[in-house]
Amino acid sequence: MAFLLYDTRLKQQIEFTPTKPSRVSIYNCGPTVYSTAHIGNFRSFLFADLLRRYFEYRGYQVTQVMNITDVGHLTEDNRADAGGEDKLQKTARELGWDPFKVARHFEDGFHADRRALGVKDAERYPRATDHIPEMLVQIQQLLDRGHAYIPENSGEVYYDISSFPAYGALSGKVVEDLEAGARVEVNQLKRHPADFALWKTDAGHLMQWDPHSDGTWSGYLSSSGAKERPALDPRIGKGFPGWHIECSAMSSRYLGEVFDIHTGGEDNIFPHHECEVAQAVGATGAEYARHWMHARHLLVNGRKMSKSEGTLYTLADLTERGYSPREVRYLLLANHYRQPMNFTLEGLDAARASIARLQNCHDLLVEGEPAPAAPELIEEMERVTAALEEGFGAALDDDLNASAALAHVFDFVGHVNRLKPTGRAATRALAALTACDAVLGVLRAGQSGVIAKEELEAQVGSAPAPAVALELLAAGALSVEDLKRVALARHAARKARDFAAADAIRDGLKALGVQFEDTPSGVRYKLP
RNA sequence: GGUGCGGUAGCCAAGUGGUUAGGCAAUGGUUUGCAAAACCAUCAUACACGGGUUCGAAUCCCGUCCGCACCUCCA
Repeated sequence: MAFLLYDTRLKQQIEFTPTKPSRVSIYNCGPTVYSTAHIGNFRSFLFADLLRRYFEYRGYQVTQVMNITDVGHLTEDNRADAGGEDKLQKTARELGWDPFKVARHFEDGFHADRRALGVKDAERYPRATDHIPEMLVQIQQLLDRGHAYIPENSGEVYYDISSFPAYGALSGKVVEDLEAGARVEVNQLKRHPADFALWKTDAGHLMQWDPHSDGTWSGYLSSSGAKERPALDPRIGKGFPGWHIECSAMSSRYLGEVFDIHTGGEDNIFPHHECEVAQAVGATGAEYARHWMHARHLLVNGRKMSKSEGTLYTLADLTERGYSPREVRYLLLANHYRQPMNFTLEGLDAARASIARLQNCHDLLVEGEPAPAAPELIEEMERVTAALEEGFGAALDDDLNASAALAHVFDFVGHVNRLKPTGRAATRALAALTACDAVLGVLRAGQSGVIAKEELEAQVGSAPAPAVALELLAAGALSVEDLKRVALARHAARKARDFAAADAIRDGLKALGVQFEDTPSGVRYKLP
């Protein structure tokens, strides 16, 4: 089954064919580490994670690179506009920190949140500040090939968009229209208002590199592995890279001049990705990213996220409200990445209930009776399981239709709950569900179990008194042994029809987040 | 102003010409000492509004209203 993806550039779904069989190379636009990432950022990163996991599900070997932007994000003209300083520098000033400290701090925070959300590790997370030489090399290539110019005595380098007729092809923008829309003061150094900076100078900037010093180039290896340092135009001054050059330089470095898929948020389409294409194709003549995929922004409470309305949630904001990262993951993942999604706290509540239904089905399969299933049950489960595998895969093949994929999973869950498979049928069903969760990443193992009725019956004579069980609960942390003693105490109380004591024990467990369910085969516990 | 995307039952959300998407919530029932989980049933002949095309429209066309995005830092 082929993967149909919506390509931003072609504005249509196309059938994906990898450059190399069974291998796929992906570049994701990553975070600018000047503040804590919010759920809007994470929608985009979860989309990238879904794409990665989908390819792995389909048996591809994935090479994924996500950049960490830690320098160079500023507005159009930082000298004319007081609010237009580098975002890193602005935070550094506000916190009284070194900008590199700011970058590492928020980069660490990004990775912590990302892991909490179950976003798998990419192969690389290159930082812009670690790749200044690569950027300078590409800037020099652009100068050599007539795509860039250095305004007299400026030390700066600008991209000459008139030299690249395809500029605008990705985003569908027309250069003449851009000029009319420009609101900011036109930088007099530029030949055309829409030309953009590759290298900037600013004496006030705290992060600067001298292109001609040995320090800047220490440790640099060219793509051929040589230590050679290319001849650089001496007019390029001490400064810092422009906003877009890092991505074209780093993607080429780690994925090659041509790679399969480039992703980002929809706001990246223009100007960021448009400029990347101009840079990469201008520098090498190669095609660059073969496909572009962009996630739509999310809304909160039906409106654009807003700091003043308190809807610019970070993951920490939500965990403080009692929501778990996997609930956030589920909600952000359960919508089609290319549809606008509306994020609400009510949605998180619904996500919690949905996950519980999936988790419960999963756990019941894990705990399933070993008794062999009847042939007709095996046959029926085989049919249902095959339908899941077929439907789930087909939904994802269709431009990562996660909502449709989930519908197939829930159909399957309904069948499993009705059929109650055991033995081989259960094993087969569990394997299929687990395979789906390799993509979804919302289930957990080992958080539930059954204390068998036989075991409780056998030891009921030596059961602790209810008060002893309550003491154990009051002490907090419970081992599995503790849990068994508590279950035994409650079992004895129930048997003696002392339901008040039994319920007190259950309430005490609930306070610790542990749930007890009485089933015909014994006590089922669910850990928090 | 230009360009693009979207508005689907109480909520979230698939579906792009003809057969119940799915989840959550709510209500009733089965089960349970009571719960929980699960199952059954109802809410649901829903598709922003007004026209049009068609044997047939949530789906195509025209218009209107609303939301979002890019054009300007943003995932």
